[in-house]
Amino acid sequence: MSKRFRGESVHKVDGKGRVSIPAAFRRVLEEHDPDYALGLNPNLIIVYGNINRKFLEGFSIASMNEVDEKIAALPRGSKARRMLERMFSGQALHTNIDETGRLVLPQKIREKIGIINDAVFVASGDTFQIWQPDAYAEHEAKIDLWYDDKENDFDPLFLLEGEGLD
Amino acid sequence: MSKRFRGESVHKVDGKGRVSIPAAFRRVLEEHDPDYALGLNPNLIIVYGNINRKFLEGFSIASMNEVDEKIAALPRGSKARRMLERMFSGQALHTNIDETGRLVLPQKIREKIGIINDAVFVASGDTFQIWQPDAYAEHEAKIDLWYDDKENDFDPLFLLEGEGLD
DNA sequence: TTGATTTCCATGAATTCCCATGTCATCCCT
DNA sequence: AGGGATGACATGGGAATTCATGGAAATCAA
Repeated sequence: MSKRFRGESVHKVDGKGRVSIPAAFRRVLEEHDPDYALGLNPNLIIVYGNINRKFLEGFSIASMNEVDEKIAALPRGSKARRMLERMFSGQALHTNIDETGRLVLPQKIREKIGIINDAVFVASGDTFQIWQPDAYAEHEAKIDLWYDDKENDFDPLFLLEGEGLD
Repeated sequence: MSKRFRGESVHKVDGKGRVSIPAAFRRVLEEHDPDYALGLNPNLIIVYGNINRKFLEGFSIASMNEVDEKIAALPRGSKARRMLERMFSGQALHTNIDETGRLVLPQKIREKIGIINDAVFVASGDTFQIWQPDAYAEHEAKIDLWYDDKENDFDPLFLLEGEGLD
């Protein structure tokens, strides 16, 4: 498993929906785009999902290929497969970074998650998420709540043992 | 595996049955049409299928060739083969995109799925679907219902593990 | 010839492309 | 060590192009 996304940051979104994506994320996208070559712009897939989803999820080409393959391996017509195809085909957008390091979020997608002037980029393993700032704050608060239940010195790595969740 | 269809959008259908197909879909059709050359119009195949099917399915030339080959591999005269041949040969239409990026849906086909003024285009892996808007909304609602049972932050990728279905 | 299909032009809106600026952090020279 | 010079990064503005869509003219087929 090679380089993964790390960190979080906030960026301006202009009237045309253009938004810089964190430079560190660009490096990962470049590395994971088989078609990428120096001087070119890396491709990526934005999954916006159904109404319940309050953030966008960015996939490198390599990660999305993995997902596509796994979906293709599911029985044709099965419920799981239909659900996944809908989300990753229908509710997704193939796009790319431009030469100034920006991504364009079409109006419909911006509206869907309520983005106006700013967007928060958050790394999440081999994908990253894009949030409307307030929604992200809210989401973070919920996570903090969850930690509140734990002991003060709770070590999240404990979760790796397959324990501590419910 | 090269570029796949992604995304969904609504387009006007005029009295003559002309309808723009999403620009992103055009790129995929071009790439998957062996006869395509710059300045030409990509071909595609619309499968309208049997009476139960409430949407049209659009195939690139390459995808349809794959399907044809698989069908040809079935025993001649077998029931499966006859059914499939009927659907993909008889109940299908070979057509092409015009220079303004539009496709013409003959009246009979429009009537079959009830399309009047608008059509919804939905990507689905290496094919795409064309729906009458209300029928699509209904179909969507069913899927969303299923998600309602899940936790708020349910990640569909979980389905890839072969869990979470019933 | 009459309804239907295909071609050809037209236009507003959305999207892409190209160039410009301000801000940092880094590197280098003396 | 101080003072640019350099270069990547984030962001803005406007011009140029593509898209989606509408309508008229030209062709066809029965």
